[in-house]
Amino acid sequence: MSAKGARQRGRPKSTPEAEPRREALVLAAYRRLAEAGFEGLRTRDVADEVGVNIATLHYYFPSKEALIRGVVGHAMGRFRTAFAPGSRPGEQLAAQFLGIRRLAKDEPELFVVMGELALRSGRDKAIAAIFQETIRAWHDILVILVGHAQNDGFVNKALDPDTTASLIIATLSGLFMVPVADAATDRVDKALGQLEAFLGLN
Amino acid sequence: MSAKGARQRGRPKSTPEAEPRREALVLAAYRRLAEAGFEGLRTRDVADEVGVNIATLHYYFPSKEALIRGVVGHAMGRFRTAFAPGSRPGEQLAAQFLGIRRLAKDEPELFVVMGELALRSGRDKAIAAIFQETIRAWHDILVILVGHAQNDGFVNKALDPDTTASLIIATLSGLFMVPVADAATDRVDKALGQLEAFLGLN
Amino acid sequence: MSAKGARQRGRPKSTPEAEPRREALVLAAYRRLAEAGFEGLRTRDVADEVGVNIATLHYYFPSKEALIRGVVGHAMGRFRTAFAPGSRPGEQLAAQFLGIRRLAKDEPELFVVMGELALRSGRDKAIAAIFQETIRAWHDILVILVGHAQNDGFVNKALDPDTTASLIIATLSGLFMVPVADAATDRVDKALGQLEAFLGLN
Amino acid sequence: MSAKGARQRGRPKSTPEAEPRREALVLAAYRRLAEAGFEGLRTRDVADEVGVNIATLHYYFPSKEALIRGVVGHAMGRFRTAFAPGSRPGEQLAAQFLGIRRLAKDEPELFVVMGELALRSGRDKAIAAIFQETIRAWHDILVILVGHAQNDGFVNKALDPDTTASLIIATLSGLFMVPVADAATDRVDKALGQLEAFLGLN
DNA sequence: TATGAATGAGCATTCATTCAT
DNA sequence: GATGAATGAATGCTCATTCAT
Repeated sequence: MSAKGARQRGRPKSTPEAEPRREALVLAAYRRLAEAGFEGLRTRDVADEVGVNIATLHYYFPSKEALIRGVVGHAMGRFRTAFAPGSRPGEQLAAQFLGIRRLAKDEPELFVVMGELALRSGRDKAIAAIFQETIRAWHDILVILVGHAQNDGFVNKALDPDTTASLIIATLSGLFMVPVADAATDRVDKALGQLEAFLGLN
Repeated sequence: MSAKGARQRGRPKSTPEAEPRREALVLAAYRRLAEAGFEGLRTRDVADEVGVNIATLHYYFPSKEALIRGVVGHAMGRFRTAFAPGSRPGEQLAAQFLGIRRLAKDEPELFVVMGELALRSGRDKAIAAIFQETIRAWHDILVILVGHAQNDGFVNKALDPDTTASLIIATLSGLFMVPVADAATDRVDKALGQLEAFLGLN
Repeated sequence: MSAKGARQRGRPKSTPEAEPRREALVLAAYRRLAEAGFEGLRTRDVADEVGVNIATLHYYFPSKEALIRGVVGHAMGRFRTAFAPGSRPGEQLAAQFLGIRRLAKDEPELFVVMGELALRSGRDKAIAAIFQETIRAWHDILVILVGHAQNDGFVNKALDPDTTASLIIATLSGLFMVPVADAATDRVDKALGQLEAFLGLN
Repeated sequence: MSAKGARQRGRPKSTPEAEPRREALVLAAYRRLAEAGFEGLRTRDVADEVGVNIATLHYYFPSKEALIRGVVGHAMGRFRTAFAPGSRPGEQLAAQFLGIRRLAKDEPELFVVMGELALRSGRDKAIAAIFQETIRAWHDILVILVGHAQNDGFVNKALDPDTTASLIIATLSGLFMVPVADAATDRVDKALGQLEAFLGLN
């Protein structure tokens, strides 16, 4: 047997288990991306952070782009945990807001990375596709939650679920992915509260 | 020994008039930043786009950072035109939405650049200060406009102007600076319409 | 503790039988050398072509140089088959020409490899020694064949066998090892025919 | 005016005059190629030999390949001087042999480089085209010289000029481009003498 | 003002080699 | 015997910056 098919190193378990070094490299790259942006992302820094030789990084990832793809996957995975916390059916719309807020507090780097990826989407079709798919999934869940909330009498039934979902995504994106937009933490809280009030939640 | 010959490398007129080469370089850098991001921004490309030697660029801007500062100034100036269109007192709140929307349609690169600058703010205190000052100015104007709208009976007087302004900024930032957030144009329209409806406008 | 287990990394049977993996590696390296030249010869490509790990290659050959020595031996062996086809005594000089011509048609890579080795001889004394020994052997055989041909009345007895052998070697080397020298096949045939004519053969 | 057309550095006078640094780099690369072969040719070594920074080399030659093209041009130019020494009409065929011989003695590196290029021709169509064009030119001149020699009664009129030219090229290529073929200098002399004798010269 | 020439530091990637298993 | 993992030392190339003219 053996990997005869041309020089293809490292590639086993695609699942998050095992492949510790691979995972470590992705995590280090994720951290570096959050700290320095794509501008400033150096493969050597990533390797150094993990404590391995730069050649070792290339043993696991044939190119910087491949490493970045790994980071994209990791970031999207983390982000999805916030809006799909177990997929519990009776999930409240308000819980979504809380989930994103909590994530923004616990893992602020995630939103920096999401911002970097959003900007890169304009120049990288592959990232754009993945990013939009994630947003679509979020949108779909929000539509369902808005519907439930309307049925339960929490949200005004006159609101269009689809449009409402878009508004929620836009506002949360603005608050967390463009943190500079309106820095003060209490303003973020108040703005979110106001949005919830508009929706009928509180 | 004219007054002009006396100043050594000091920047003259800060106003858009005169210093055409300087302006051209900033504009080219602005375009390149929108197209390639900070990752991908090359001083040589900027010089090439203007049709001058790279050394000429350094004659006007001692460093890349200095050029970037020029771009920041230009971008902020463009952005301010949208929310302060002449500072007309009777300005309607709805006109603000329209202004931003029109700007996003006419100069989409501006929002890409603003996104880049927002992300860089996390690593560059100077940019962060300028960016936040611009947002503050926008916020102040929105607060006034919300107040006027409340006095004119267009907006619910129970709303807190400060909080409302923050919500508006967050939503618009999310819609235009993270364009990938929810791509479809009609969704942007609907989301904006919904926000206006919440505010009592329409 | 068999005799085989005793020898530590020492090469066994130098004969083509046995040691199949070793042979396979040399053959693969030989092919790669013909295709990509020394400039382009990668141990990993060789290992891949055989379907073994790069470490396995180093188990059989401690270094790239060792592998190359194996290739040199193989190439020289192949080349000698052309000018010593059984060492039959009554061998005709013309048969030599035919042998080289046939080899060039059946195994063109061999001449590419010989060319690579000839050039490397200028920088590698070990290869130079082996290469020259092979040429010397060829020269010796040609001298004998020219002598036989003269005795048999085919070749002008005034010709110096030693000089004639050198001329033959030079011409054949030029035709086959520097294939670009005068590409067209029929030109090769005609040039060879002319040389044979000069020698008195036909 | 100015070089607006995208980042294209150095390119003036295509003629050998002026552009001293450019010339120096080509010469250094030519020497390194003769000494180390394509295997072993390092742009850093070339830059070092000229005493300039590696970036300076890339200022004149955008890529290693571009530098190599420069070397190819230089080598072909040198080589052509041997077989077209002024294109004097009454040029003797024997003078050609002498010219090549002298060149091989004065500039042995040239033949090493020609050998390297000949081998690379098999993998590089661009080099193959240039190489063959040079050989064709040489062939054409030889055909003419053989014709003249025949008219002057020096060479047997029964010989086909075209075939004779091919034979001459093959023999000289074998003698000088595959120097290992039959090393000893006096053997080269004797072999050449024999070829001349066959042609009727001496 | 403007530029051609030059460079230091760096960057992603490659490659032969090693070693524990 | 064989391999996956790892690495030191390059290697071609880039980029912001400098400087004499």
